[in-house]
Amino acid sequence: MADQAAVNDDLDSIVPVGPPYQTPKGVHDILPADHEYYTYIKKVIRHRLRQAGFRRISTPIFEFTDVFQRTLGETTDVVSKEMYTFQDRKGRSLTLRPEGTAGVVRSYIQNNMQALAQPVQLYYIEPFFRYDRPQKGRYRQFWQVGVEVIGESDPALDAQVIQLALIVLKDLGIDQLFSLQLNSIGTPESRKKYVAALQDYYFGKERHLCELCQGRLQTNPLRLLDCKEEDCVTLAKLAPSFSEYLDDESKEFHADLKEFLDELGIKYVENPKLVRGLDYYAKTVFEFWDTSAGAQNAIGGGGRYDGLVELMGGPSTPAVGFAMGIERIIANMKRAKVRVPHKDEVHVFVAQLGKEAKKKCLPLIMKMREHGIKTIGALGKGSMGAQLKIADKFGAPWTVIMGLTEVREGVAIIRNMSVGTQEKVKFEDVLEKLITLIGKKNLDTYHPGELLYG
RNA sequence: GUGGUCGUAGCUCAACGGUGGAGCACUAGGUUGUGGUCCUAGGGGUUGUGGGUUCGAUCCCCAUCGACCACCCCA
Repeated sequence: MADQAAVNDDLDSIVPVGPPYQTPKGVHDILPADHEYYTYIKKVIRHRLRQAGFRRISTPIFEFTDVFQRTLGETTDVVSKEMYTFQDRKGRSLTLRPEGTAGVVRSYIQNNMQALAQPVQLYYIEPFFRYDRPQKGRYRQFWQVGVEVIGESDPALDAQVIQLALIVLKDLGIDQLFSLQLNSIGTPESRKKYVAALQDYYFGKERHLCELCQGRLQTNPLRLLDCKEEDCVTLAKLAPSFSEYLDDESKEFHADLKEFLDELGIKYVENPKLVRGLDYYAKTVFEFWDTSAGAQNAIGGGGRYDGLVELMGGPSTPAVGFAMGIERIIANMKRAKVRVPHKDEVHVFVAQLGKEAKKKCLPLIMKMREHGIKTIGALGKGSMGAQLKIADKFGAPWTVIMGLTEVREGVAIIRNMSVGTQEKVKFEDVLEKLITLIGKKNLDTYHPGELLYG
């Protein structure tokens, strides 16, 4: 007894505050109810991207830190404060991926995808990790769907990528909630010139800037332009405009893109202040903004990253892509009251009393499932009342009831749970009867046999 | 990373510094082969956690964990 107490004391000393175990800050379980959203969203994405000739890729959840560090930009928020970086047992620095593009580009180079037909069109549906203060729609582990088109430079590809994002949003019933924000940030060279001009302009005016912007002047001068502090706004109004520095090629590219978007009937908002948080973007950048209630929350975004493949050691290769946050998609579907089919709901509950009935029910249940009837059987003990109660909780629209009487008569009872009526059906007709009641199109059928051998 | 709001039963929420309650949910019975409706009864809580102030703390103070909001940023 004394030993037991000692053990408990030890346990007390190692258990952290709070309940014994709970998820760390900013991460959560995806429970069955939400998985119906994930499943449906994945289904839409797979279909739409397959139609467009995209193939799915998964890269590792962690990479060498370098994959992200230099490519996303040392001074970006993501790299400077949001990465989960750790050392493995041999002291190598690894990082949980905070975004998808860098890993895909690494894979493109490592697997010699430049040898494939270009452009290479890839998509992914994967979890990502950022150490940030959580909020609704902002978590430390989150899922993104992303697409990358690598190996060709043409504004028509940018237009297609944007269109794909919109089709997916439309299929999910939430395209109307967002506005497409569009901008061109030019080539790295023209941006460099512009940044220098901006810094020039702000030189000597630092003390008029808010504290935040004083830091931005060094790290990310483009952000100075959309600060909301009054003095910063005033200064930004007189600052040199990027259009003066935008190179001709980027200008032409952007004009073509807009023409293509018009042709596709895609509406966009030209937003000269749109800047993305990662350094690898060039020319086209875009985001989908939730504009309700003055919010500027993005559900997704992307752009062109022509220099990234080369930066990562591959041949000079143009590319464009986008990513959307699945948790944010789900939140918006709920906000818009968009329901997803409840594929998990069972069709039939099988209740039985007695061993003989159970013997008859087991093969019947198997046969029902083979035919696509989602079936749960009460195979344990329990009174008829208890079993029906369970059937009710599962929300099964039909219950098959078998007792000794039915076994003797060679019948089963099929009960309509919503109305409360029931009928006796010959045992060998039960399956057919249920299929009729449920409706062929509602069956959850699975057809093996697509495999090819040899 | 900065500022703020909040944390009470499984869920949604009450309770002036003075014995922690309600609705829903759950369990059992009314109903020995019939659920969901109805009636009756019942079980449930170290008030997130750890300290402090107080005769006494769900309430006041500090710390910590978590959720959310505004920044920031983006998914």
